[in-house]
Amino acid sequence: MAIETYYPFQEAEPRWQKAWAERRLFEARIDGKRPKSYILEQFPYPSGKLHMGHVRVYTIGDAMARFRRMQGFDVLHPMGFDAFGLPAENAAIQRGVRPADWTEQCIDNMRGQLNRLGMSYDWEREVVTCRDDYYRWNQWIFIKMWEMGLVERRKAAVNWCPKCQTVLANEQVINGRCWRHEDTDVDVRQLDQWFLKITDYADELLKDLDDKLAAWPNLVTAQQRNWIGRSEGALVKFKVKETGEDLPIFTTRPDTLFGVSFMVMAPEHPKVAELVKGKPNEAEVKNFINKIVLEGREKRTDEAAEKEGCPLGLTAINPVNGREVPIWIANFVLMEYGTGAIMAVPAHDQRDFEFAKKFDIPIHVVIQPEGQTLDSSTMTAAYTEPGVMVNSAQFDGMPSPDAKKAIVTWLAGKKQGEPTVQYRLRDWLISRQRFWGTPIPFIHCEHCGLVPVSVDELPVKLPPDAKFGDGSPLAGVEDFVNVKCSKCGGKARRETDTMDTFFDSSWYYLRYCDAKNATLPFNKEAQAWMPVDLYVGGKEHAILHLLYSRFFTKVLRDMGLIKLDEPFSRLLTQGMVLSEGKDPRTGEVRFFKMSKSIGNVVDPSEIIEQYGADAARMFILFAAPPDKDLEWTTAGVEGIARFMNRLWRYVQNNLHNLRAGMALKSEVKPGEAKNDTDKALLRQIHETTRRVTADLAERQQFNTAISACMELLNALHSWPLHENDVLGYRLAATSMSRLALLISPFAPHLAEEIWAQIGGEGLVAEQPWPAWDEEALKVDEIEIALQVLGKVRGHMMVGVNEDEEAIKQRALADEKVVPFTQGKTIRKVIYVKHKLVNIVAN
RNA sequence: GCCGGGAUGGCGGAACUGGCAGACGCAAGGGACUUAAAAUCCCUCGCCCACAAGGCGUGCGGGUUCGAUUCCCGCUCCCGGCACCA
Repeated sequence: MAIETYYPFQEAEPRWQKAWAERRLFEARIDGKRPKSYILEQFPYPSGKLHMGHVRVYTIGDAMARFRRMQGFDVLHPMGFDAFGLPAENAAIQRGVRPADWTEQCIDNMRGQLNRLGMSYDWEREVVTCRDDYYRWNQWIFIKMWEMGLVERRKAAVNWCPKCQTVLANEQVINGRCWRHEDTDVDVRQLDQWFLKITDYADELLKDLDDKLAAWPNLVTAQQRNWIGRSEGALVKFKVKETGEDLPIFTTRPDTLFGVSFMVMAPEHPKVAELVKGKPNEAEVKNFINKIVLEGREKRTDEAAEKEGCPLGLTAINPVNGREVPIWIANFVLMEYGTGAIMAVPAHDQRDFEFAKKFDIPIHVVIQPEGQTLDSSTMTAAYTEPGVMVNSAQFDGMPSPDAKKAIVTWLAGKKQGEPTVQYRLRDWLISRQRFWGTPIPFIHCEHCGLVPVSVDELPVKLPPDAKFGDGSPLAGVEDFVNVKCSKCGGKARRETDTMDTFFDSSWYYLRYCDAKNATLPFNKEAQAWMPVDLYVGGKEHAILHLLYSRFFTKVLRDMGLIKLDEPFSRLLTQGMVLSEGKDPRTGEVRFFKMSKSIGNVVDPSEIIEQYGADAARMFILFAAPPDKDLEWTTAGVEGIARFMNRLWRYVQNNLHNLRAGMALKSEVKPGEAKNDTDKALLRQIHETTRRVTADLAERQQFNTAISACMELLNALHSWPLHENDVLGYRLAATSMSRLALLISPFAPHLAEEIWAQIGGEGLVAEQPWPAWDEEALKVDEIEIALQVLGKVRGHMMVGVNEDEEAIKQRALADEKVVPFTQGKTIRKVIYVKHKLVNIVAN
């Protein structure tokens, strides 16, 4: 008689959450006797409530943390909040609340939601970046970086977002627009700003991508490699004929030096104004510069943009052959890269070619392709491939790749050039003209200039209130701004910029290891826990957060705080959560990233209420592999809820037998199962254990792990549980207790509920992970496929130890096989052990 | 243009080292139970062929192999990143 009930998740889930919290099962301890595992997910910005994307990352991380804990690892699985940032400040402006109050309220709400999902965090180590017990260490690290020479305040052309009312880092500018405001072009402004010299670490950041981050997705390492943008080339000294001064250029093509026919400087190049000062064309040049600068960076760096140029009326001397060439300024040359000046070889560079054609500048061919002769008067595009050197004095006849090195060596001997490496990566602009961030711990003294705040005066606390409106909010807080110089005691002003919030998130993973340390940002415990063994987060941080964190780790290492080169040994970038929606423009119905404008947002709270936290977790893990986008469907969630109920119902309907079996406290051993159905079930129990373990440990492939559990339940359903049969009780109990343990990383509440019902001891969360027995996986006979010419024609049972020759003979005589071999010559018979026989006959 | 990733039934996906393509789930269809519905249970479910036997089938075209979703060569299309970086 079947009992129709539903798993009462509304009541059960909070009950188990309470049980875990009371037993403090998730508090991390490390003693060095057991292996450690640091499982971390990117901490959220406290926006107010969780979205499905959060549920996905945190479920993935939680499943892994629970699995490792049961496996006997010392697990660190912490959570915190990336709490500084503009949205809180904007909320403060719009609602007239303090950013701190608003943020803390959001945090409370989100912490509650995370707990409601059953996440196994060690909240004792919570890190909240907007509290002064955290951000004081930002300031401490910043001052140490200053002492190491890694902090610079300098005037530079910087990106300004008019909506954010602050400057941005290069990494925060996407296609010339603000990363937060896709519709807002950033301006370029000349401002005094604070930079971290990440470029000092460019080489190591690049090298370690290959050497130490093999377990990162290619997508991420490739993007970082691209962003760092290493180019090998040479610095070559050209000379200005009229003034005699040196004008160095950077080139990756020293093999084309004999083909230079002009030189180009960036319009902003500081030497330009000097060079044309008092010259008749001064006004003309200045007009041109103004025009280009006004165009803005986005337009200028568009490859399709028309080449614009203006001659300076000056001459450069090419050091390789003494040839005198005109100097131009042009829109396509950037001040920030190389030396801000280039040599131009129209025959072998497409940009130079277009420029030369437009302004009628000579073209000199110096590299000929194999078996072809280029003619400068008939060329329609630059030839940029390798070839044979011509018109290049003693280098003629040399293959151009060889000439690259030879020419640089020759120039170096004459002190006219040297090999060099350039990076695309720029220093990290970290100052922001906003309130809700870590105050930069410096003062500006009228006498002493820039003075760091002494480390024992930290933290420099944010004032509780500020005047929001035009300009930097902190600048209007007089108590904050007016200070005495700590060096000379004279009048001074506090720095009113705050730090980019990416500073906060660049080292939070270290703080978790030693979250309450009041004398240092972190100490020895960090050495024991680090590196993070699995870091789960979104691809959108491929460059930003993940590059900055790598940089910080190397800096903190060089500061002597930790022995560590890379913070995250393994990275899992989870896909987005999509749901069905209607394209507002085309009306097309398909899956989109959840967004308000499309109206396809699914609220996790509603799902938890309707189906429970476990169903949400299970569906999210089951619907797609973790690194792929996931299509959220109600039917899918119902499917998973159906599975959980089936499991639940099996327990209810067989409660008596399961309890009786559990009470005997002994799992069925391989030799004990006698009949075929029992043997098959026992075998599947162990096979499932093996599959789930491998899927979690090696591949983080939760979808297949869950489907293995489904298969085991299906098998259990069709297995006949005979009443009054002790082996039967025990086998049922073995199956069900295993199932409870195996699904517990995914559906921890249901697992506990089942475990308790069948009479399991203690909590599932503190049980050891089950092992599989190779003996139980063994079978007496296996079905193999019979192929003729690679096509399956039938099947046959073979004994595991059956003689190969006997199998082949039986296969050749098989009634399904014979029609396909009749009248043909048997060329070969291939046997793949325990898989197939393939007969080659024609 | 350069770099990275994809393409498997109506759908999400599986196939781990070159060895039976389509596990598991969703949707769909049929049936049982029910006064009825829901729930549950059973069956079918890649395509062609009325059935069967058979043939075809993992984006396309070649190749290697006894055997290819998997390896190699050449394409197409889609997604993501970078891009006048000298």
